[in-house]
Amino acid sequence: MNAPSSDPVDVLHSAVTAAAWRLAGDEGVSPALDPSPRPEMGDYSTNAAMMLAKPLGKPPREIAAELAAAIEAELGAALEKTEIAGPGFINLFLGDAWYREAAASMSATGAAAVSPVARPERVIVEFVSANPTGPLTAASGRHAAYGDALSRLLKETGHAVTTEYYVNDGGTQVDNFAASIAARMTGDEPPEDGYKGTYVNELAERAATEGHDPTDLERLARTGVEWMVEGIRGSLENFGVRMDDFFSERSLYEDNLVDRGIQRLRDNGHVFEEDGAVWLRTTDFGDDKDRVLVRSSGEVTYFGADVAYHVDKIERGNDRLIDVLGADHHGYVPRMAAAIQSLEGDRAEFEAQIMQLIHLVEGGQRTKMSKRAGDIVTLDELTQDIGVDAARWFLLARSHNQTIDLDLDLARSQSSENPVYYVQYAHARIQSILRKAAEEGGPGSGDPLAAPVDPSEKALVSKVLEFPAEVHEAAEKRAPHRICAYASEVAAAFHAFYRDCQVVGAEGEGVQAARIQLCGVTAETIKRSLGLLGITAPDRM
RNA sequence: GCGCCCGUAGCUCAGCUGGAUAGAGCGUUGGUCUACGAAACCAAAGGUCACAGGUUCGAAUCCUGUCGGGCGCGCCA
Repeated sequence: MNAPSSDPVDVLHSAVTAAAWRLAGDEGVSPALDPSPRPEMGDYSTNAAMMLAKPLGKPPREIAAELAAAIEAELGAALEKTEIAGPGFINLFLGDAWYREAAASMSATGAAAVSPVARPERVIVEFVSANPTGPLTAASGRHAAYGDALSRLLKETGHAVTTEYYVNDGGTQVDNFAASIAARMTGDEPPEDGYKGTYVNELAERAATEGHDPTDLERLARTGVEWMVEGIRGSLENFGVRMDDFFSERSLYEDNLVDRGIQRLRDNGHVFEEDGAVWLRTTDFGDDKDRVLVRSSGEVTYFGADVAYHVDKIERGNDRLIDVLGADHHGYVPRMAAAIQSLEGDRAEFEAQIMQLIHLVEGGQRTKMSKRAGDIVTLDELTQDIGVDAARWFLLARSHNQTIDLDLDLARSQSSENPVYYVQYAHARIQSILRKAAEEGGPGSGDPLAAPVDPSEKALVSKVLEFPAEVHEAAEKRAPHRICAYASEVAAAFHAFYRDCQVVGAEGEGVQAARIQLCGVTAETIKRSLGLLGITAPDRM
């Protein structure tokens, strides 16, 4: 929006902004330009006059009249007319040519190119990071889908992104895990608070056949975690999520990063010792209480190691650290935020995205998700059950900040009531039309720019034109679910267009060519939208 | 007790840095295949946006309080 842009909507928006600035003598205001809610309200609407009402000290509708004239002067022939409506909205009515040129411009530059943000950042997104002591659950799948889609969105808007899985391969849970495997190897029951899932039996069997010693818990822990991480990596890849790195907690110790990290906190003067433990004074930065980094026993806490990990992320040159965390870890956020604020010099923005819970619903009942009883639904089971595309769609379609019920019966159905197929169907339908158009000999005669425009073509063009703004908004708000909604809207606009407008064999000079072009940019927009969600856009279904 | 998240149509949820008549999917009712894919389209019904105050030209959206639900408050991870 700052740089000159060939995006047709940007051009309109810039014209409105320029007119507002000229009128107000102030470059501070940033009026909105939105598609009009209803066709009788024109094509685009701006609230600029209302925004200027206070600074200019005049009634909005009076300002709107002056502003409308300025906008008309700014835009010239592209604009058919303006109208002032309601409390002071200015509605812009565009001519057919504007729509044809907009579609042609998208077709030429690649549909709706997304311009990079003004200030690109190096961002590291850490997500899933589930303990490597068991398979990924459906809940982890929600984290994975979200973190992956968010990363894709950030990349799309010009940021340099790395994705990382923090592997908690040290500490008590892993000891516990090893003890559980060992118990199964010797035919005993796992410890009371141990791991009892059937996958532990399988690991035990494998360990036995490979000649592991059930009394060598350290080696068993290392091997068991290794196998689990391999399994997790496979589950994620099968789910379309490829992490840039799996970062081992244990490697922090091996590479001496824990001492270094804690030393860095110490240098900044917020570390103290009490009761034989080493503390970080997180209360200096808004936390409820101070936190232990090193226990009186000499063991580093989970928090201590995690701080060191985050310091390392910063030292690797990242500007922004995004942690995708479960709702049950939200209490952890203030202390990590405090730790990072306590750093002086080389720092980064820390940001936590909290995932709310997910319930799987089947036959109208919530399925049990008790980890203890071992009857969790794994990510592998979920993707096998409903397919990767449907799983990703259903896990992403709702705000990550909202607890959701995932209706397995609906997700499983390969029929019309399943929303993911609605969007994919639109794409396949377009490809079918384009195939047919190619078979029947190309675009036909006439200048597509001069072809008249049907109302449902207008609706489709303007929906497709929203793509860059939607992507930016979804990225900024960390809200991939907006792309699901947007993709559905594009599909709906296409289906309406299909109802009203014949493509192959359309009457009129340039009409067929124009519509083929529109089909092309629509298909590309759907494909790119789904691509941001990690969902395929099949040419045939 | 304190903190975070949430409360919008029968169900599942969008919309929340304030904007025009609050939307979608599913479900319900009725209609549409002799044009390029009916996995589609059209129409109807369905709402005290939890409740009560406040802020203002304007509040589902912002502020305060109340009620209801989820999660969290370790020298656990």
